[in-house]
Amino acid sequence: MSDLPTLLSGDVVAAARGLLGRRLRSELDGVVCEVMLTEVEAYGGAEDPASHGFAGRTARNASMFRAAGTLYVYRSYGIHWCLNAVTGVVGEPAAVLLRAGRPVRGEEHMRRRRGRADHLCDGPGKLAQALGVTGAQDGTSLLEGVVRLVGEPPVRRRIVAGPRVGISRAAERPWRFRLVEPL
DNA sequence: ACGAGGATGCTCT
DNA sequence: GAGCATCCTCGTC
Repeated sequence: MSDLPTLLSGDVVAAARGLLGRRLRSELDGVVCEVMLTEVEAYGGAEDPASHGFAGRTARNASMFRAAGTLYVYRSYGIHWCLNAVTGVVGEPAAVLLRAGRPVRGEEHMRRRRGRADHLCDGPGKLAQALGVTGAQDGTSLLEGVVRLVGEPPVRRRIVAGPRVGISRAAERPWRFRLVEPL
C-alpha cells in the first residue's frame, strides 16, 4: 500500500518536496527505464499566476483539473515534452513539474533516445525524452499507468528551495526544490 | 563553467 | 501576433 495517493492529494508544495528522491519508471516501446527524481517545481491553481491552470481550463491543461496522481504532459517551446504530477482535489488545477532525475535503470536506452551519452535527464525536456514520454501519455495515471511512480519513500533527504526557472510571473516564489547529495 | 542566440510550433489574446 | 514551465551549439573566460 503506497502513501502516494495521500501525498499527492494534499498541498502542492508538500507534494513537490515529497516527490524528491522517489523513482519514476516508464515502460514504453517494450523498454523499462527508471530515474530517481532530483528536481521539481510546484505550480498552484487559481492563486498562482505562473501556473498553466491560472487562467482556467483549456484543451491543453485539462489533465490538471483531474484527480491527484494524473500525469499532465504538455509541449514546451514547440519542441519538448514536460511531465507533471497532478495534485490536490478534482477541479482545482495544481501540479508538480518533474524537472530532473538521475538514471537508475535502462540508462543505455536513455542514451539511445537522447542521442548522446551525457546530460540524459538533467532538465524537464530531457527527462521526458530519456523516458520516451510524449503527449500520448497525457492524462494517464502515475499510480498505475505505463509512466508511474514506484518504490518506497526515501528515508533521508536534504532539500534546497529556490525560485522557479523560466517563468516571468510570480517568479519570486521559492517553489523549486532539488535534492542535495550526499543525502 | 557560463552566457548569448537560434530553433520550433502550439496556445491563448 | 505575442509569449512561452526548453535545449543545443558555439563563443568566451
